Amino acid sequence: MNKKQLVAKLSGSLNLSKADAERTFDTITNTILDSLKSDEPVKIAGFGTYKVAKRKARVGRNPRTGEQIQIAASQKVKFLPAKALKEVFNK
Amino acid sequence: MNKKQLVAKLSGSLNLSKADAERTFDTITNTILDSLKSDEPVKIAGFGTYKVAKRKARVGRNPRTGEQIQIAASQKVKFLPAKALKEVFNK
DNA sequence: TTACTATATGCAAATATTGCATAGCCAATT
DNA sequence: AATTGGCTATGCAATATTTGCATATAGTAA
Repeated sequence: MNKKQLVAKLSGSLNLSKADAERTFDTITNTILDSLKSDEPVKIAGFGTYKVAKRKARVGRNPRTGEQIQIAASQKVKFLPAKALKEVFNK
Repeated sequence: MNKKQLVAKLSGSLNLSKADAERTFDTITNTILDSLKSDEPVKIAGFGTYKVAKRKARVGRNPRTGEQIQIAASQKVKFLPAKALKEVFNK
């Protein structure tokens, strides 16, 4: 399922125009990103938590050549599924 | 930021009642979960992809007693941040 | 008030990471 | 409606990181 299909589904379930459904969806993702940008985790009970994880610089390796490579420190968004969500999939 | 604050923000930005904002939000998460339940990844361009990852059974350990424990195979929801999203945090 | 979630612990095994090319799919623009 | 540009999956090797076990408590949310 891609964004387009999700928006279509939203539109149908909620009696919204597709434009409104898309705007709503974009607002949600942007709000989540804004919060994460200020290093503030977003906790959605019963669904999961989005947070920014800091990764330290380290030495990696180019698997093609075997050559060692210095990898810079970076940040990435992590999603931790809520407990309830895990149970759904491991019924 | 928690769900309540996110819903409040949505309500304000989109001229929706809080009840409508919450209903919309819940519909989105439920739609994502439904798709994942049928093992169908959800791809949101510019944000990320949700997918179900299968984890094999393995040997674990009770950290309190040190005793070895067999851990059953399980499934968990993974979120893979989109490329655009990583760049925001590693500007 | 009741329910959920984070934390902290030791440790083995699963999985992510990294560069890069190809192929395929999605999204947006015409 | 179709084409193009852009993002993403895949596979590879070796190492780094994460996972997840039990359980109680503390903190937060509904």
